[in-house]
Amino acid sequence: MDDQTRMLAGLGGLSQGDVGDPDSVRKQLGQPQQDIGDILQQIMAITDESLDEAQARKHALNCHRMKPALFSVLCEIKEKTVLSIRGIQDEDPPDPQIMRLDNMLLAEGVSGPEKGGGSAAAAAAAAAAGGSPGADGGIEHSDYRAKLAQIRQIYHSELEKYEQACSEFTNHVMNLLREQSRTRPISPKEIERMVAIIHRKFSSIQMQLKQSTCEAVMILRSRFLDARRKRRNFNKQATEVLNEYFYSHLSNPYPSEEAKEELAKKCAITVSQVSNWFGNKRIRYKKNIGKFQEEANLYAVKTAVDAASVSAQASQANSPATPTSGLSGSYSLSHVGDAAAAAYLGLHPSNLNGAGEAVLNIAPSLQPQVDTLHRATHLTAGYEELTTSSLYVPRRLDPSNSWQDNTQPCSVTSPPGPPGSVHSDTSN
DNA sequence: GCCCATGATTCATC
DNA sequence: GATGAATCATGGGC
Repeated sequence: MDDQTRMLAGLGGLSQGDVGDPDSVRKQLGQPQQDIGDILQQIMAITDESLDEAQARKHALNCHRMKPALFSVLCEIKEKTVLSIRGIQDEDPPDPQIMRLDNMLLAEGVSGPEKGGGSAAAAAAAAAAGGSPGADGGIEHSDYRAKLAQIRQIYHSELEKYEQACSEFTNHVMNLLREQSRTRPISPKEIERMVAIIHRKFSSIQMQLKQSTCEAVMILRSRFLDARRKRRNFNKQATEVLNEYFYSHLSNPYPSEEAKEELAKKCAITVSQVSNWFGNKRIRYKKNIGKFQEEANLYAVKTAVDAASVSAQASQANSPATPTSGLSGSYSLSHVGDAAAAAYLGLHPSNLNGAGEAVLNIAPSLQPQVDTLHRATHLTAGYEELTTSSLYVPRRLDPSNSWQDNTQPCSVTSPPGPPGSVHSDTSN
């Protein structure tokens, strides 16, 4: 027996418009068979109506004596349909995209147990950004962590909202289906399936949330990682300080750790930046000494003038020159570098002839300064010290182009360290 | 937009 | 780990 025939037999025929009216149904029960399509349409029309509107009709239908028969037939049909649909839609494999997003959020410390606001990722970013654990690195680190924590918070708050909405909607639909199951055949399995569909829908929304969170983290990371490539020129004063040190220790431009720290402090940069600067400077100076000649002379003159000034003051006070620690005019006589004296004399390691005699090579632009220096230093006892003592012991780049020297790195202001101490200045 | 200066990074070497 | 050398990437002058 086919389904339509069975339903027809079960219902005994219900005319259009009578399904909701028991009297009409009763009247028409004995009538010839009706068009089954019309009957089904009626039933479907009821389910399409709002709950309130259809309440009376549903009640009538539920009370109909033939209802159980109709219901069982519908259930049978439904079961067949559901089985075929289930075969198609169920058992979705886990979405690889979601898995990727989940893994990433977990790795970044956004999802999963809190790792100090994603400290691992933050540390990685900070390490990449800093190089040294200087103040800048610290700031970037905390900044990164704060922003990551913010992302994490937003993510969890949104996730919670979605879950809540999902739960509410699921409950609502389940209640609705249970209610409707009194009128039309809805099996618990079907309800389960509907719940699964809802969950799938919400999980796709969740995926969007995860995606945008990942994007936010990526943007944050790239911003902090790119920061290491950001270059800001040091300010003029910082460059001057570094250059002064470099040219006043030209024979051995390897500042000690202490010197680096002091330079860093004075230039308001990190020790790493000081190291970078000296690394670059040494290389570039060596590569093109000629180009840096004028700059070397300028800084040497400056240093020498400062030194002479200090010396003059010391002489006038009839007391020994006292090293000071300022930056301009700060170097003690012991640090009036070789380059200073050399520059005053127009000396550069490359300007010494074979006999070690000075070959004057003062840039014309520097002549007035040198003249001034000359006059000034002649008035002082320091000049004699500066020009006649062994203050300037020319060092030169050896044939292998390295700073061949028996000297050791200098400190910025401190007197020469004990012999053999690494990074102490004995060049002067 | 090109070019140069320069701070930062990477990699090899010691 | 410090350094040299090469290289990258950006800022700034033109």
